[in-house]
Amino acid sequence: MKQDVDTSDTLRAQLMNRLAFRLYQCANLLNKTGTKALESHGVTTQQWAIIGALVRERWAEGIAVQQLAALLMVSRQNLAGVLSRMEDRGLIERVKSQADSRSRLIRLTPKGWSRWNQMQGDISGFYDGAMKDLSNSDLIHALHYLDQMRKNMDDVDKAQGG
Amino acid sequence: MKQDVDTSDTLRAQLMNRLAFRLYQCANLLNKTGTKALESHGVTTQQWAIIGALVRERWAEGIAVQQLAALLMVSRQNLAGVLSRMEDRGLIERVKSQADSRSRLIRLTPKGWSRWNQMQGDISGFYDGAMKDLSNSDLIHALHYLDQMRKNMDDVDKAQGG
DNA sequence: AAAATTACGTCAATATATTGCCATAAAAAG
DNA sequence: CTTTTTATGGCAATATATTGACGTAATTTT
Repeated sequence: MKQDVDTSDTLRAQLMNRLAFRLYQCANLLNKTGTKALESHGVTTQQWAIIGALVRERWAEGIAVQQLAALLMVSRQNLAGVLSRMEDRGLIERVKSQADSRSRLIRLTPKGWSRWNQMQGDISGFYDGAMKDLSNSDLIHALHYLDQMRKNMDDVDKAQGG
Repeated sequence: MKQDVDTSDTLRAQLMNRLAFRLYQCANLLNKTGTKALESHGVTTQQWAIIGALVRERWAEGIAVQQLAALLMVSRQNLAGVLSRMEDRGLIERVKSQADSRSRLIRLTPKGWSRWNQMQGDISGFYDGAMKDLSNSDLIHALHYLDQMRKNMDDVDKAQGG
């Protein structure tokens, strides 16, 4: 019946609409509450994400700005500003790459490592609040859905010429 | 055993870390690809969210700025700037509330409605790309997890004095 | 009626995000 | 060796996000 088809189309459209809006709300809340949770460290959500990326063993030697921008899903020009502030504060440093001297690899300084360690308590506290009542299984499932959407939107980004 | 406890703690910590980072990545991608998808309409992701909220029958009479800020999970001062731009473009209007003349309710103009209708094609196209390979059941589950996190972070926000 | 609260608008400072453009230097390709 | 591409940095314009503070007007409380 026409009614059924109509209802089915409307259902999916409404679900997509609600999911996108929920993602939008969570994004705003993550930035607001995350930054506030780390207020005493003077570290914003973005800087938190950057430090968290640099901590990985994979990037112990440093990571190129372009690679970091691709990892965080932001633009290079935007990252430049944040990195400058973090460099001024002594959290990160730029090291000339051995392999490609055009690249100046971004690396965490000892001070950056120290700050990361000092942040762990507040980060854990924030996570416990933000992911309350979510079991490990829930976390894995949620992670899977966000992974899928990230991949999809990354494809959209590429198709848009990003 | 100590080893097992350690591993279990590390597992949950890593899951929370990855989920938060995935949310951060998706948020950046949503803003980037969403704004670009609606580029021809001159509407950003934020303006899209605002129009999408005003379209609901519930807010046909208009919605107070403070309520709208709470709904979008952003600050009132931030919203003021976006609303000014949208008012200048004639997409929204401010109407004095009958019930409380301190409130100037935000309402979609006919031009705003028209723009919303014109955007539907690009919105559908964006959704189809961003939520590809996600069944209606997947959407419902993803929605549920984001709902839980939104509620949790909203509680965190209130506890932080937001 | 007077005092306190609330809703809004506005200003300022700061951090983040986008795009586009230009300069410089190094690597890669011809 | 010359040309082209690539990696970075910097500048500008615009939109978004936070907080804090101030003023005005209207409602609510006392």
